Amino acid sequence: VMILRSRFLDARRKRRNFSKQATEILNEYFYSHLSNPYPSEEAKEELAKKCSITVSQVSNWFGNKRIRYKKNIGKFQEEANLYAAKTAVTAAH
Amino acid sequence: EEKQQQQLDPNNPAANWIHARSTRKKRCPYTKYQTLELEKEFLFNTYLTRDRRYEVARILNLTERQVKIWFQNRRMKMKKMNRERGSKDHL
DNA sequence: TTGCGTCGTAAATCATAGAC
DNA sequence: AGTCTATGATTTACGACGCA
Repeated sequence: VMILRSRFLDARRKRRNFSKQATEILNEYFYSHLSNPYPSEEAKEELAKKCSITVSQVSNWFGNKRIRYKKNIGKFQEEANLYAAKTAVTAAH
Repeated sequence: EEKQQQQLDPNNPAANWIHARSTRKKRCPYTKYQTLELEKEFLFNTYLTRDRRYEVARILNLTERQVKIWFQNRRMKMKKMNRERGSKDHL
């Protein structure tokens, strides 16, 4: 029990990068709502569920993404094109 | 440190979600001492009276506004911590 | 109309996981 | 193994809006 408890607490304390798949979902939302990348509370909850993270983590991610994107749009251009193409393809089906 | 304003209207990233409050005071991290004293005061009471706010501000060399906002932010932090404690405490 | 409350956020900064 | 940078989280500071 102590081992499980300590492992749980460690997992909570230590930051882990999100899974590739979670990042994928968040980026898809971000770039398909680039004109207004502010998900509603409901949208955040849905994203959180799909990504297996908390709503707070979704908020953090969007906060970081918005400011970092704005600070250097050029750096994210390739990524933006990638997700734009991807959503275009899925929309075509 | 130079704010390069992107010209990307052609590509239409439609980044009109630019706020950039120009008159905003730059964030200034508080010292260990200031934070510790604020935390002690918060432990005593999560809401400040006007007199306490004045005293705390004077002692820590912060403005009353900074102290007021620190307590507002601290209460939000407490709320968030409680929210996470509540939904995850099933050990 | 003053004034302090919450809520959501910007922006800077912190901490360190991970890439190299 | 050590240096960096990308990334998730936390810390200040407000604007918007509510209520007494």
